[in-house]
Amino acid sequence: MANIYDVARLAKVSTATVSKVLSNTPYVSDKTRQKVLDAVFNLGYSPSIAARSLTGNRRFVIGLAIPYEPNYLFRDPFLMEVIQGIEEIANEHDYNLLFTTARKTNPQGAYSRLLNKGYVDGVVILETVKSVELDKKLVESGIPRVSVGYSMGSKGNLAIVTPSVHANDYLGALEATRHLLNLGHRRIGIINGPANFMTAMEERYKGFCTALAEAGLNPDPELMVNGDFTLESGIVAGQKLLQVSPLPTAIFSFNDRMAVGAMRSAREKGLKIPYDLSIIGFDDVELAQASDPPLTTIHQPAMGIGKEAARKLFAIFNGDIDILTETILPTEFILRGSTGPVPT
Amino acid sequence: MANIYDVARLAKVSTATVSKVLSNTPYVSDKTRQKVLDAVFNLGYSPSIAARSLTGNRRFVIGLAIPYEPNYLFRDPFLMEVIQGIEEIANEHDYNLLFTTARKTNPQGAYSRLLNKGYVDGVVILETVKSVELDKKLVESGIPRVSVGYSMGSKGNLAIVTPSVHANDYLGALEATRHLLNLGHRRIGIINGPANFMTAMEERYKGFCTALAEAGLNPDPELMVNGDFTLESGIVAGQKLLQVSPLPTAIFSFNDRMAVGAMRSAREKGLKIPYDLSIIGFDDVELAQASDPPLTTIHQPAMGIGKEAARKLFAIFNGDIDILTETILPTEFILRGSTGPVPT
DNA sequence: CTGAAAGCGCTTACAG
DNA sequence: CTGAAAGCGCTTACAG
Repeated sequence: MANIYDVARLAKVSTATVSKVLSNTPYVSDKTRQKVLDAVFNLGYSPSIAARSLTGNRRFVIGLAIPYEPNYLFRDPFLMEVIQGIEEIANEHDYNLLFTTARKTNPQGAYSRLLNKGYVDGVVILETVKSVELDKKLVESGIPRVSVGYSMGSKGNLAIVTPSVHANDYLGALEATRHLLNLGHRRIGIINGPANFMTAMEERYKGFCTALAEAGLNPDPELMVNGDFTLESGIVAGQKLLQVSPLPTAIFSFNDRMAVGAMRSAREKGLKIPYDLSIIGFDDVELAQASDPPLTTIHQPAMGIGKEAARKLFAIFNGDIDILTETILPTEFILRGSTGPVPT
Repeated sequence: MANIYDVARLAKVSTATVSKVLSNTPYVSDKTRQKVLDAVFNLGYSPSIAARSLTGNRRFVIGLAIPYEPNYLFRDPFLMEVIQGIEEIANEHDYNLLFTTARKTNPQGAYSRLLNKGYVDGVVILETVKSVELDKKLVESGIPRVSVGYSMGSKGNLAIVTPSVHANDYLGALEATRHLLNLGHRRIGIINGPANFMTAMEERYKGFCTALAEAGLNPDPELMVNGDFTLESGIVAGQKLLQVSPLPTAIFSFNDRMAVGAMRSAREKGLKIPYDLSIIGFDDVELAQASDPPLTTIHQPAMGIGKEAARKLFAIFNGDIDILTETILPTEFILRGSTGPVPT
């Protein structure tokens, strides 16, 4: 394989010049630049990432801080789509992804590689409440970071500000709830995420409450249960909600998989969807289209969130500090077959 | 951050010795080794991967050759589970994964990074027929490789032998078909993968035919349709099969997602599963449990396949040439609710 | 605008 | 069993 010396020799310039051309430094004459480019082309030269890392102090690796067991991660279609977005942008920059998942065996050391500049140039945190600690450590270590989700800063704790990207959970939930209210539903069950787990869930709950308030209603604590985002937990949650009396006529699940689980419990109870019970989800993952009936839901631009997070990280690498902000992407209401008028 | 010189200084030895201790070279006295280890611990030293790569000619990256669009990949639960297995083993060895997916914009150059020793130490090919070409190029370039699926060698073309790992597709399909036959089914529809796409599908088809032959039956060309593994394609495939007359009483889909799609078409036609129609899948992905009714299927050890493939690659790195073989993992028949006796 | 030279942090023959 | 030294392939001040 050709190295930078071969290129320099062929182009009759120094390696320094070759390096400059390749890193797009200005102050290289067009003629020289062209000679170098020709040599690069003719030799099929591509620089060694290892050498570049060693010298330039870049690793060409982005760490992914994933506060879930790998076992869970790979089954969460929403997260996978976010990661797909990150991967696409990383790829464009010749960066690889380092998956760092929480491990049962070594929870405290799970992210140690992310805190070590020897491994990564920056990290994308797939945020949960649990990441507060990681957030702090990253701030201390000075490693560039972006959070998918709500950073501490968005919670009003301005001591820790991590640039973040997320969907407008509040408005999405508001819209979902209004939809149910417009259909005449008054008793609406909620399947929330794990208690005190994610800011996103709190936002969705706020949106829900606001919509209720618009209709002059108050949330009923009996009508809220928690799940862990898996379909199975949605089944259990559905069973609980369908024991409350009087029965809810609609269920708003804070993600699609739990919504599909709730459908299952409803069907087992002999309820027809949407005639006896309306169900609406959140995310719009593939499962939402595949379910029977197809799920009415709130679309989150998962891929776009991932891409935006990655772009932000690269912007930080380039020293664009002013982008240390919260990027909020819009959600979209998707009407399908799982919601209908309140039964009369 | 501490480097190898700091460690050497503290331990009062040369950097060469530190290096030897860390790479577990024998011929270092226990006393020296202990001094070095102490220094490493006290400094919190961890070697620079970049420098190691540069010197040792290792990149600490495994390439994943994925002959699918990223858009497809991240939605295929079976593939994701295989990758999860690969990731776990890679992680144990301090290796990262480089995802290389087929790109519409640049199909020919999609895997170029995999063929460049500057990027990866080895590659795992997620095999399809299309990988023949890649297989050849990898052999030429001499980059260590393992195939998830059937290598060319297993097709009898011994000129190209890539070590491979896959499930026993033949026996799995045999068992699935026998199950249907035992329930009395005689007209069994098949949803195959894309025509001439993967050896795995050919193997499943062979297993199917063998079981039929055992029952004195011949495959009926009218009862076989092709899909592309997506749920949507399963819907279309199901519709086609349910137009054949006389109707099939059972459908064997070569993956779970298409099976669930076929369920949808059956339901739309007013057929009850399993009373009017039995459906069996292949893979046993999460969706199989989530479907309604839960899907009877053939379990493939997806995670185990991934792990085995990765282990094999590391074995090759270590010079264990004798493992250049085909590893076949067993499948398992999973009885759930989507299959039943032939309607009378 | 261009180049000589040091240095990034390791590993690997080689000599002892 | 241990160490001196070259070298991996780049980039970056620095000098011109």
